[in-house]
Amino acid sequence: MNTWIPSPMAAAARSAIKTLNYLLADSDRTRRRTSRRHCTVATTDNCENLISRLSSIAKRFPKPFSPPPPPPGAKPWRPRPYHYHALMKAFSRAGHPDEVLRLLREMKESGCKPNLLCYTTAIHSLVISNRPCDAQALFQEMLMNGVQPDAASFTILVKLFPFHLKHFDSACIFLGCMVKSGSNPDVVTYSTLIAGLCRAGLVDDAWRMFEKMLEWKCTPNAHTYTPIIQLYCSRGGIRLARRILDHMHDDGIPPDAVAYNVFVQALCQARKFEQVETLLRESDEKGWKPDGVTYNTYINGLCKAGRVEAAFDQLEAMLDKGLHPTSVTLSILLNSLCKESKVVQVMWLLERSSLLGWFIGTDGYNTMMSRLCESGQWVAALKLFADMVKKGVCPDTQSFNIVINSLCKGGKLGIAKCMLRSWGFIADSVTYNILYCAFQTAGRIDEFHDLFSNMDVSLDTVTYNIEIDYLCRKGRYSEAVYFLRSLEDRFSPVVVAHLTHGLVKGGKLGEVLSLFRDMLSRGLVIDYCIFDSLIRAFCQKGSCGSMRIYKLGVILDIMLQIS
DNA sequence: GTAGGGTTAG
Repeated sequence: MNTWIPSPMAAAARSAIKTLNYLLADSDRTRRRTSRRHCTVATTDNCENLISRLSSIAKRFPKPFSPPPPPPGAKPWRPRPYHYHALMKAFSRAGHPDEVLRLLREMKESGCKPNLLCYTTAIHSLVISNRPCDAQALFQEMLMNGVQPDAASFTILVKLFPFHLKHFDSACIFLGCMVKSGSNPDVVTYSTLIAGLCRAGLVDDAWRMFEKMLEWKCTPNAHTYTPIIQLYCSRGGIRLARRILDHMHDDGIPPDAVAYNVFVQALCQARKFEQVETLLRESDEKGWKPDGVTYNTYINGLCKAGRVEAAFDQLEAMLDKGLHPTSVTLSILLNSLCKESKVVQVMWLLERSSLLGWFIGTDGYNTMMSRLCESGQWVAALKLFADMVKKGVCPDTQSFNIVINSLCKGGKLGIAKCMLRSWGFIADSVTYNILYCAFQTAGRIDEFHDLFSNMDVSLDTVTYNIEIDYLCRKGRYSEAVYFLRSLEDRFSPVVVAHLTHGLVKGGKLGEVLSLFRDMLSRGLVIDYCIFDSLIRAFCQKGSCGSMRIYKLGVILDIMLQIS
């Protein structure tokens, strides 16, 4: 069997090996020091004897191999907290929070007390893996174990704001807790808080936090302003965003490429390409350097507006500036060409890719296969997959998912099952969701559960939405509500939005009201995406009768906390 | 031998 490792796994392995090398080198140094102290000089004769003895003893080693005991008097090597921390960081960066938690458990069991860094890294890995409840529990455990948090560990918790604490008041209470425990919030803490408030759409709260920051004599930087610019841009407030950029210059905090990239994205969405040109032309004067992301954003904007030729001009401009196109650039261009069915140009790009110094890799193939699959050309997508393997381009989990999706679309569930079991492929939540939908539609749920019974796949909000859709479609509304309440992150806005949409379609307004009242009584804010979803559901249902509109008004009043 | 923040495609 091939032991193919998908690229994210390979990155994780590389990262862990890098860290392991340090551990091995350290253990090597300890071994050399002890051997210098305890070993006598070996002659050729007794060397042969030793080798012969070792080989006979080795046969008796239990499997897996256990290291021999250290020479008498030598201190056994034990990993220190910073060794564990290095490994935990590697696993966290590779997106494996469970491995991080396993290491933390191992530390405690071996009597090595986790320090602040270890706890901080473990909490961070849970936060970035969207496990807010586990993160908060671990923070509590850290406090219980007498480990005092500092500004960095508090700041990590701030990322939970989009999940739980979407109030300015809560943010202030949080800052109060920090100060009380002896760690003053710094520019990173304030910037993260502002980003959280902006993500929740609370621009006024974000500005109030900004003022609070100034009151505390904390100087903002480009990180502080960027989420506010982003929020204005997402609401079409291009003028306001530009005023902030100008203000930053006046205030001696010149915007960097990231801040300008957010603005370029907004200009592209508004199709104000002349303004993007001016911005790029004046970049030297304004003291910023457009980077790969700037050009990718611009090229993407031009492609979406159907100006593929202009996009290729920008590709040349990018090369002129010494910026190397990345897999993202290629993905944008291929995506656009596939959408426009410009097969000749796709071939042109494929043929010249090596001349441009590009390698059409997994991302490029994935983009093309996705487009083909979306446009119903699933056989062509499968052919492309075969071509990819033939050319020695290593498929990743996404490639397999596209192929499995193509097979499902073509009704080939049996072959899709074989793909799942082949090539050492490791399924992820996307694979699970694709097959769950397909088997659900085919009425073969039991077969699906058998298929995944031995696989460890972490489910995501898409999976929950599929389950909720299924229950609502079958008219099992109470079960759908019960399912939501059984989830760890039970009031995730995206899932609540999905359920309320299903409930409105089914006329179950009482259930919607009860859910909102419960959320509000827990101090949660009803996210704008729930508003969007509800309004869409009422519109789709054609609820224009006066009684229904009245009920909608009641629901909106509760959501806005008017009544 | 050390943790924390803002951007682009699909």
